[in-house]
Amino acid sequence: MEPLDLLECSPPLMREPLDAERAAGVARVFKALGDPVRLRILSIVASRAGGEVCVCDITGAFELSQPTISHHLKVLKDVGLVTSERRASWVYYRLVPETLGELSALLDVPAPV
Amino acid sequence: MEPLDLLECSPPLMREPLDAERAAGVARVFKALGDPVRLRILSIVASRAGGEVCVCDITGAFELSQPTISHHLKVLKDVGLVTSERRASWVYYRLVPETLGELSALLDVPAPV
DNA sequence: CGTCGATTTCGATGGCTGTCTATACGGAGA
DNA sequence: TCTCCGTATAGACAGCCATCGAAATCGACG
Repeated sequence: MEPLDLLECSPPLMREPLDAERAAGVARVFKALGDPVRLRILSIVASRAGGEVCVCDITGAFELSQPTISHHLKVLKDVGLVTSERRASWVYYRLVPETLGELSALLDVPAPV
Repeated sequence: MEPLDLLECSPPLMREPLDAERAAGVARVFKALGDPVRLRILSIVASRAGGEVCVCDITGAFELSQPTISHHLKVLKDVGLVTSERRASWVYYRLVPETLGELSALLDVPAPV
């Protein structure tokens, strides 16, 4: 599943109606963010100083099974919000700030009028 | 359903891990945004000059039944992304820029480092 | 007061999603 | 090579969601 190139060249924000294709792409990312567990996972990754988080650090923060965490990480990865890298036995996840930045710009409302 | 007061006082952004309660509240809004039709509806409302859109204007832009559009509008309204006002026979929807602004701030990543 | 048009609500249905258990994979070390 | 540990995948199940048609509601207007 391609990591959502649809976001690549985002028109400033909600100044003009999204066409169906772009909307579908953006919706994929928002859908990924629409789960409390994934939001918390993302915030853990984003707030980590070094920028990297080991999976084992994430599973420890939840009372969910390890496969469930792995599933959520895959969802976040599929939409381009995080990347992963294996080193030794551990897999480290890292934020993709560009994707978040695109979303933030898309939602940014300049002024009430 | 309360229009998500959880967002009211948003800590800057993803600087510290979201607690479960806040994550649940924010996830509700993102889940609402995680549908292509709702995204397009929202962009139609947001991009409209006067700031107001009649339901009839929205239904015309989709090949969906009118009740379906109404359902999506209710979802957007329940999470505080839009408000509605009835005038005469028509109901007009209007953007709530504060909610979008909160989300935008939440996702905003200051700098890669 | 009755009708009409616009919108919402209701009930049902098919598909998607979050979660689990069990299993497989991949690297490290003995 | 064998085993252990960390992680990913597969399959299954329950609950939620998008959608629809039908019916109810709500204003306006005779």
